[in-house]
Amino acid sequence: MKYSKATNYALHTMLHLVITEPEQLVSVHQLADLQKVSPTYLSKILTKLVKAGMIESTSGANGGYRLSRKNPDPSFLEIIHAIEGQASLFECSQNHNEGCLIQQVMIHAEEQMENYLSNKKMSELAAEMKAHQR
Amino acid sequence: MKYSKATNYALHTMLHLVITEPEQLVSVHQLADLQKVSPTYLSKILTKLVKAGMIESTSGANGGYRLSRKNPDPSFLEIIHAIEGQASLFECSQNHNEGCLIQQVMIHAEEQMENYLSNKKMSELAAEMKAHQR
DNA sequence: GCGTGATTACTCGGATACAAGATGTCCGAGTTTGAGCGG
DNA sequence: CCGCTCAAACTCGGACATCTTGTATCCGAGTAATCACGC
Repeated sequence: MKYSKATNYALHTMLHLVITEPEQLVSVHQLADLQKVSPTYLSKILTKLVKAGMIESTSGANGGYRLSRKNPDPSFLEIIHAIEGQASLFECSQNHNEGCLIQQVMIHAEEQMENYLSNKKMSELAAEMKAHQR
Repeated sequence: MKYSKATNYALHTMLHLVITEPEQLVSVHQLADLQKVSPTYLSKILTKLVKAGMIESTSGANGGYRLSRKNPDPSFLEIIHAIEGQASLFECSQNHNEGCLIQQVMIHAEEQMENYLSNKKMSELAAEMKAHQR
């Protein structure tokens, strides 16, 4: 099991959007060039982020994407969930009288990771990068 | 991303082996019946566990599997790694001058989960089940 | 100049192609046990 | 009763077949800005 490349693209795109001027629109073409992905594929990923309410899109000439006004600083977890889905990483699929102990352990393990990811905001990275540049 | 069914089978098999008499050999057929999997497929999974040194196999008539003498109480993490591999869940694949901040966050997040899983032993579940039976 | 229409530069969505990995099956080979059989 | 052989019950490994999912491309539709042109 691995996180998909799509998640990678989504995270990098979000980081880029957090860094740039808030109101500034960025075209999919620019974002794709930065990451060396095809624009059409990236656009599909961004559509998911739009639907999750993390970014806004403006169509037409000079259109593009920018951060959503509400929720301008999403956590890693939100982004990951928007791409990978909300389903839990482990499902027992074995119907041994409910409440599989193994499943419970796995769920709890996942929560450890999610806890960390939900507290990690994109802006933290942006700040870190700025500090490092000097 | 999701954990594979193979991991599910492996965990359940290990739990079963931990519960049964330590020296007792259990055939793949029995283990497969319990989980409603084909024996041949399960045997492939168990081979991985053997190579990881968590169980031992005895071939021939009355043969089967049992816990390894050394390492008789593996952690969840060991089992999962034996099946899923050691690779980290997230890889940046974007060669932006090393040390991708996003990657670092993801690795750290993963460590949260692995920490928990490496401290969770199969025997704990076995004890819990016994306690619950009364 | 000033509206009006055409062109251009975008996003959006569906359909489709392709690749890789997970899942599962089949079969032949090696290994041990145990039963059967002959002396 | 002893030893030999043979069949049965296993694991092991490789080679497939199949299914699902991730990755990616193509195209047509919608939308907004800008340009060109006629009045």
